[in-house]
Amino acid sequence: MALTIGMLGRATHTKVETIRYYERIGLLSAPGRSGGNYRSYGEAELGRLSFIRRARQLGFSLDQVRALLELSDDRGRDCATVDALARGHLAEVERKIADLAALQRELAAMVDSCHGGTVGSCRIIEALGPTRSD
Amino acid sequence: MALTIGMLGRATHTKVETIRYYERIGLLSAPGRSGGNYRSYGEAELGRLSFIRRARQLGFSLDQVRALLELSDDRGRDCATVDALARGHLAEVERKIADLAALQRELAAMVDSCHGGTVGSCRIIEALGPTRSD
DNA sequence: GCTTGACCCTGTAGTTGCTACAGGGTGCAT
DNA sequence: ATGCACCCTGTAGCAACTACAGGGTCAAGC
Repeated sequence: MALTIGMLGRATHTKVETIRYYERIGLLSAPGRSGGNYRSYGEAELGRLSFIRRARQLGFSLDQVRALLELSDDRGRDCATVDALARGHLAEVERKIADLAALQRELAAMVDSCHGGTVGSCRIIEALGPTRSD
Repeated sequence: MALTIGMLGRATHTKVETIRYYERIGLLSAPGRSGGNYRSYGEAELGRLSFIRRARQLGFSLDQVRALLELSDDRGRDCATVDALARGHLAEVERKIADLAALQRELAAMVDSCHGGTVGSCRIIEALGPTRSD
């Protein structure tokens, strides 16, 4: 069961360049080469890359993914660290949601206040300029 | 009323480097120089930079800000374009909120399922690995 | 008048997480 | 043998800044 980089990419919905990038930054280790210097992947790499992609989809940064991978390799260890990492990320996501919600309210109010007309009297432009003197 | 770049930065909560960056990419035009080749700003630049920072705070991209600035300079024009831009951005923000909310639900479920123990039996790690065979 | 320190200048490289070439080599089918 | 899909390396680009390095300027205090 040897995969080329293209096959691995298709299996994990990952661009070939992205896989090479992960290798370059040390998130994936360099795989074996076969025949004409092509990368050759197996089951293990498929699992690892799937893990990475799933974590990325959940919004973990590459550094967080790196930490999760390291932790997950040490199966005997207490999973409190993993839990803390996930909880931290969750808190971050919740903060972002709150920020965006505030933004959304402001934008909605801005858009609502526009009743057409010219830019000169546009409430949106007005809302952006704090002191449009003149 | 001439401002140095540092004063302008303090007045608009903008780092000096950021102001120079905005000038480099043409968002701010090059100001006059005074004395020993220092940039010298006036009321107009203060207003323009405030506008930019406010729009950025509201999550508009620099390209969107550039468009808004161009539109706001033409005060006789119909403000429908401004409205469309703001509405488009609002829709984008709302999409982001929905995405993050979905993420939040998944992360919360993941974190909830962790009841301590070792990494080997950690539900979080399990949730990330789709097919951790073996 | 000379030093100290805060400020200013230019130019370049780093950040995150990829993506997109350019300029080649390989493998398989026709 | 020739086309085509795929692979290789290396480098540069995206957003939107940020952070230096290596200098020049200016006002105050001694």
